[in-house]
Amino acid sequence: MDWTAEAIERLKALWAEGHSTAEIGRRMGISKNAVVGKAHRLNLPARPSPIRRDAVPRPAPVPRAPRPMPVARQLPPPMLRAAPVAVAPVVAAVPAAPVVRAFPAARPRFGSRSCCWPIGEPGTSGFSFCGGEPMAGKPYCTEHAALAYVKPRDRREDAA
DNA sequence: CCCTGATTCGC
DNA sequence: GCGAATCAGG
Repeated sequence: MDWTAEAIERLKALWAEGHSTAEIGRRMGISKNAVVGKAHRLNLPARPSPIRRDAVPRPAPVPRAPRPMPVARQLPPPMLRAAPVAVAPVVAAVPAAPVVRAFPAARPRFGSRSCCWPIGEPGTSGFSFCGGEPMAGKPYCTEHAALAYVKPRDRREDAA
């Protein structure tokens, strides 16, 4: 794949529109791996991934309490040994339809780590990303995060 | 099995 | 840098 500026532009646009990597690949005539690979390298905002490879520390050794003898009084309360259920703070991130385009939208530069809320019509020359300072741990600035993180609904076919 | 996206690693 | 292979969850 020859990643011309145009190709990258298209990738960003389709990515911002919320298409799946496979769909983007189909539209661009490349594999989804190429898409996700490039997107990754471009530091495009990661989509809610179905998997998590990190922070999967084995469910605690749960050291069998070496209960020596069936002496009831010596056994510790079961709840003290129960493996705690790790509750992941999962936030269903659903990019809302970017029909709003009335903000100032300072767009210094897209790339490193800046607000990736799409500004303008994807594919057109004026299209860009907000570029504002993102909230901690989020791909959007405070204003756009408010728009982006909405009720978990159908996230397909919702782009303008 | 289908889908999804992320990471790895030889090229 | 690239992306197929692989992984991993739904």
